[in-house]
Formats: sequence, structure tokens, C-alpha cells
Amino acid sequence: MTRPVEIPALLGPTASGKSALALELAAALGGEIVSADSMQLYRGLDLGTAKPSAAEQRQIPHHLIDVLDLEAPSDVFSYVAMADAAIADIAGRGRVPVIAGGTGMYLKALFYGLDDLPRDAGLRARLDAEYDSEEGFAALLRRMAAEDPAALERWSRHRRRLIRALEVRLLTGESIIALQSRAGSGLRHPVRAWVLEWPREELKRRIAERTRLMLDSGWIEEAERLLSAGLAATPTARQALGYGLIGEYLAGRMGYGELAERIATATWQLARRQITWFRHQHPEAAPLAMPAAAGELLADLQKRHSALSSLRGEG
RNA sequence: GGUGGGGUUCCCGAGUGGCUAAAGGGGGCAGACUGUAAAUCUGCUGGUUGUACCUUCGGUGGUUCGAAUCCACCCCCCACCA
Repeated sequence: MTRPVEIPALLGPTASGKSALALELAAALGGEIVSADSMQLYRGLDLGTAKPSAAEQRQIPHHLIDVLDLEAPSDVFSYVAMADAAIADIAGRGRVPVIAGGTGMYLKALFYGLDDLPRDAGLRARLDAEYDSEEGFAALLRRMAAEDPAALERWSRHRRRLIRALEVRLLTGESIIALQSRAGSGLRHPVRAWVLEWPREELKRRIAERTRLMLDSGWIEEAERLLSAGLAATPTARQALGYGLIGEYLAGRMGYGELAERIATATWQLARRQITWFRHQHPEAAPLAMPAAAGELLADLQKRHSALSSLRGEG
């Protein structure tokens, strides 16, 4: 079995053109796309997540898109497990996995790994029920002061992280902070990563334009359908940006102009968080100035690929 | 034309004599990030060479030791009456 010498990975904020470039890369290299997008995992979240179209998915095989029902929970570990499997599968068939995505935490965990601290779904559900509310938060703070002061100090405002810290504490008797190896030393896969970068104003403009386009091409209807099917009550998919705002629009609480503006703003805020993440959490990734450098990257990778293929006697 | 309400820092909006460069929210900027991450959370946000000075609350003038806050006139907006 031939293992690829390197796995190209395209990281970048929303609306930076990852999907399109990944498609070109995969086509040029004989590859298949491995998505790293927490929301495109879900069947049904289509227009709202700018998911690759059915035609695009026919043209190039995509992995980790449409693999979960809306009601299914998702988390980094299950993502990494699925991504590892997809990469192994693709490489095992002698194809090139092309990673593309914007979910920083998933990408970092896939590239560098995560401490496998214990978890217990039942316990977690109980803790959530008890503490994941405004009233519960105060009680959680009191309990953590006794159970795990170090975790409390680190995440004094993060309800979710404190609940997870308490879960680990109850399961192991130790503080999650002591158990974290904070390793992340070596790459788990031979990735060669780039971060797609755009001039600020241009990315903002792309986001605003894409928002309008998405709203005008069926996102509102999609949201209406999913919302009435219970999207708001799902554990993870409900966090997808925009659907809730569309719900408010449909309820008459804002006009179309305001809706478009608020979604564009929220999307820009997401993009900023992504940019910050990639700026600080991914030393392995090289900046790729869009749109100019996309063509060069394509040509460069194509050249390397054909050289490697002929070395292996495949070309 | 008349009566009433209103014009506040990028936006909305509180503030009716000193504790006000001015609450709060939004936006913006920077950052964090180990099993819900398109999530969750933190800091900064008038200017300048630091707790000092300068500029700012529609405009002008006035009262006062001191005004976004009081007075006069003017400009603009909204509601209702004509």
C-alpha cells in the first residue's frame, strides 16, 4: 500500500475559498476531500453551511460531510476518529487525502492529537442537567471551589469547561489540569498546511455578498423546514450560525435587510475567531495570500505530485 | 402655523450642576481555547509623550468657582392638532 508523502491541508476562515480550491487540488492530484467543518457534518444543514453541492460531491468524493443526523451530538474526538479512518481509507486506495476546513479545534486535534481523558455520557448528562443553567452556575462554582480549585481559577466563567473539568475530576479523582499533557509536539499525519488569507475588507465584502446569495437561494426555506423539525432542540447542530436569526425573521421580529446584516456580522465575527485561531494555534501552516497564490499552489503541488508518482513508478 | 417630545462619544441608548471622557448594549480591535468549538469566554475601545493635558454631549451666547446637565435665541427631527 502506498502512503502519500504529504497530505495537503487548506485551513482558513469561512468564505475564504477553501472548498473551491480543495476541489481543484483534488482534481489535479487525484485526491479526495476530507472536510474539517463541524457543521457540514450534518445532513440537512446545506445552504446555511455553504456545503459543497451534490454536483461537486459527485465530481470529487467528499468525506465527513453529511455523516450525522441533526439530533446526533458531535465532538472533537469522534471527529478525529472519523477523519483518521477517512484518511487511512483514501491513502489505502492510493489516492491523496486533501483536508479542507475551518473548524480550528477539529483541525488541531486531528493534526496534533488530544489527551484521551475519560468521559461518561450518563454522568455528563446529569451534570449538564444540574449545572447548565443560570441558577446552576453559581452552584457549580461553589462545588468546583471544593473539587478542583485549579480548574475553577482557569475557567471561572466557562460553564461548559467547568462541567467537563468536574466530569474528569469525578471520573479520575484528579484535576483535568494535572492530567492534560499539553503535548501537541508532533504531527500525527504528514500534513502540509496552508492558511488562506484575504485582505480584511475583501473578506468582509465576500461574506456580505455570500450571505445575501445564500439567503436568496433557499436558505430561508431550509431554515424554516429544519426549525419546524426541531433544529433548536438538537444538541450540536442548533449551534449552526444564522438559523436562529432566520427564525426570528420568520417570526416577524426583523426585516430582511436587518437579517442579512446580522448574519453577515455574526459570520464576520466567526471569521475573526478563526483567523485568530489559525494565527496562534497552527505553527505548521504557511500563509497563502488569496486569491493570487492559489494558482501557484496548485501548479506547485501538481508538479511535486507528478514527480513523486513517477518516482514510485506510478506515473 | 400651534402644542408636546427629542437632538449624547462609530451606532443605539442612560445621564438633569461637581464623584462624567460620560452607565448599559451593539459594533470594532486584540486574545484565550484539550470530548457541544459556526460554541464558550476575557481585555481594550475620544486624542496625546503613563493617574497630566487637550477635545467631545445640535449651534451660538449667557448664568455659575464649576454645565451634557440651568437660561436665552437659533437650527434640525418626531408625534399630535391645524
